[in-house]
Amino acid sequence: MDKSPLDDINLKKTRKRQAILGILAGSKTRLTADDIFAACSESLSLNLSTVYRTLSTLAEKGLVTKCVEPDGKAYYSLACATGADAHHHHLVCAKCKATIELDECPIEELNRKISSETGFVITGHSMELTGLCPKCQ
Amino acid sequence: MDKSPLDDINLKKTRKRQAILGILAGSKTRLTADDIFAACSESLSLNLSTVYRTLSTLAEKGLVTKCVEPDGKAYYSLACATGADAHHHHLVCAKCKATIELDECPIEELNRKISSETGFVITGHSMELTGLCPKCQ
DNA sequence: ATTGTTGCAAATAGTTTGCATTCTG
DNA sequence: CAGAATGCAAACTATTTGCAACAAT
Repeated sequence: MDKSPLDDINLKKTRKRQAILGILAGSKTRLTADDIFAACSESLSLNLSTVYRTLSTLAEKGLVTKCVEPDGKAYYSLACATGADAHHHHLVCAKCKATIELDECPIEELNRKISSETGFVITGHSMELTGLCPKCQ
Repeated sequence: MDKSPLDDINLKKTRKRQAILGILAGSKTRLTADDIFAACSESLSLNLSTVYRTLSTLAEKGLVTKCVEPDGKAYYSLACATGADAHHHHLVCAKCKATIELDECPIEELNRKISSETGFVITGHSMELTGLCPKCQ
């Protein structure tokens, strides 16, 4: 049987669960529950509820990171995905919703400090700046 | 007639609009639409839709900052509220939801840089860290 | 066999919208 | 008076939940 992150966390290694992890692993960007539902529904039929339930289980185990954006949707990614693509902080215009992606991530360097102060294992973060773009000022 | 921030932004100075601004100004913490609805409904009757509509108008004008937290609710505060209390960044346990308030705000010092790079006037930001607390690891 | 996982349908929660009415400037 | 703001009810969207059927260990 293949090695899977599921082995470590006391969860049954179901095909659907592994499929969801696979989709997350294969994606360069963060995905919504609905994205995963869409990506998966062709091969194995996956219920949207299952996607939500699985994602929230995996998030509880620390395998997956959940970020809620101002659009009201939750975005998920593998918690171990520390690569550049895992980071998409945004600057959004409050008026026209124009969005700019930011390179900076000031949080990384804070992690060690906060982690030692609080005892938390930090698996993810979300950050967003709001403002008015040049046109809307 | 009293001076009000509403004068500057081409909005009618209605009693309800001013009441909402007053409630925000008087609050040490960020408020949800429902908080404002509750705080207001005794004196002047305010419809929840009006609260939402007003808040989103004010946010568009840059007077109010909106942050959506992982609980799925949007929190509003005056954009000019730069005091310490305007900042409540959180560290949340993905499993038991234990929450710690953080002092650090690494974003402040980025603002000038980002602002000059993008031309945005930055009125607010939201940030949240996720992890596993000592008990849940 | 036992317990965790899934599907389905219905419920929830927060937020948004259409339209008629009312108020501000 | 004209246009903007408000109330009300209904619609919407993302997410959650109860329960019965099912699969993994």
